[in-house]
Amino acid sequence: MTLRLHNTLTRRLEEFQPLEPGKVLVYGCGPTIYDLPHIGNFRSFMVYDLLHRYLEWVGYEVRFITNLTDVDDKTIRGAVDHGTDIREFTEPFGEAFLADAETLGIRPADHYPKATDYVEAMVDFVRRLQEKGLAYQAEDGSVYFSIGAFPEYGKLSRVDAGAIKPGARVSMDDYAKEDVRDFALWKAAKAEDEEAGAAWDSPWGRGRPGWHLECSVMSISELGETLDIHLGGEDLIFPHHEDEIAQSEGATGKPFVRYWVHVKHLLLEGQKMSKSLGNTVSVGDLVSRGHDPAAIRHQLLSAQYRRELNFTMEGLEASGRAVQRLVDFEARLVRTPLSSDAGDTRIPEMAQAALARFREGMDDDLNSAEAMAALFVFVNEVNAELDRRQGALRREERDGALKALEDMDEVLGFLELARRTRALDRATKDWIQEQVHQRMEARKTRDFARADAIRDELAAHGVVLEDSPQGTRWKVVK
RNA sequence: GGCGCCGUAGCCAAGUGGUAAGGCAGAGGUCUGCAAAACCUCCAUUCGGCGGUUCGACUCCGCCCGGCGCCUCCA
Repeated sequence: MTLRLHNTLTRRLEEFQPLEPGKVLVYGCGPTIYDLPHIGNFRSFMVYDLLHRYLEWVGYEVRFITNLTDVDDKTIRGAVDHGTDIREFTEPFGEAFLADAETLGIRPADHYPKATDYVEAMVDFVRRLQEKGLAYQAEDGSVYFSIGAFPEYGKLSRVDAGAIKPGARVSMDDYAKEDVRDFALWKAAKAEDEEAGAAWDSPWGRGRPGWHLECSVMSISELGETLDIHLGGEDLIFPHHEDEIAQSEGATGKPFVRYWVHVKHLLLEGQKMSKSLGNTVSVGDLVSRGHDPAAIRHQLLSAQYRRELNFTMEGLEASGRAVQRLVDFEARLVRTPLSSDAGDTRIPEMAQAALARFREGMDDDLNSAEAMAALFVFVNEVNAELDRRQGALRREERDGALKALEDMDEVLGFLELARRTRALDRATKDWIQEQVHQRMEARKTRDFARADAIRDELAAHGVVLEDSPQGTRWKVVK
């Protein structure tokens, strides 16, 4: 079985084969760091993470690059409004993005290039295009890409380039271009750009790079002229990625990207989330309201990435309980008594079947919903088996079950995150132990009122007790 | 107008030609001092509607209804 990915270029599911066997080059369009990233942005980045993890899981050596866009209209506007330059203005938003990614258990990319660090390479790139007759400087001082000179323009988005006409949707300041469809590679500096420190010297005078240019230049600089996979939100298909292809293939004469993967935008409480609607929610907002990052992760992966996903608070609660079920299951396995002469169980077959179904789901265009179903079926089956036996397990069987669980979680990342968010310091643990001990004493004397009061007190601190014949266990819930 | 997506139980969401995964919620039961966790049983004769193809369709085709995305430097 091999991974099949939906390639936007062909609009088909294709078997994934990297250019160089065993090695995968991935570039994911990152955030424009002019504001706090919201949960919608993180659906995309979560899918990047899912792909990143899965590629490594199946044994590829992966080089993963995600850029940070620090020069564009919005960062310049923000810098000017704050009386700073763009580097200073964007810094905290870049940090916030990385911090939120860390909170959600997203594996770091190998590198997070910033556009402003690649201006020189971008200038070279534009020069290269100009030499090939694919770019020209217009009267307004800006340099544009000549779409007419690139016949394949439109192959990704399937927009009929010839049909785009100036009008309501094409702004009137495009007059300087030879063709309305042409897009800016290099923008002549305006006063505002200089003020924000977003202007550089170039053969065409002071100016700044166009938005599309950075991704072509950074990905080619970091990964080479042909990438295996390029990721992005669905909104980037046109014009951003279409323009990247035109520039890159125009300059190199080689295929730019072999598999284009686009993530569908999520809905928030059934509505499109956007800054203009004012209904954005950040990871920080959710965490400060007490939501478990593992639950956020769960909900973001609860639907396959090309399907509609409606992110809701109700759904988040449900996800939190689903994650807790996994946490409880793992704890149950860990505390299962072991015995070398325990009989056989069906757990090894269950584990094998679960892993097979999990992999099938993931291979099918990263169907995380299906992969999660495989995991939960496994939990159901093993729990039932454990209940039936009511005894010890041989170590290999128990460890095999834990291994299967960990394997699946290496891709999904729920337990990994849940463990992190449930960790307690020594003093707190000691306090809990003491409370549990006090309650046990109370129960011995059948002072249930006192026992229940202690249990309620602990519950208020997120600690839940479970009485069993072997004594009282406690756990942290989020 | 151009390109494209979706409509499966109370909510979320798989399946995509052979008779409906999984999560959450709900009902009853086992266990428990009571709980919690776990398990057992139940919870869509049915997959937006109407036609068609087929031995057979949620799955393929057509039409209709409903919801949505991109076409604006929003992931």
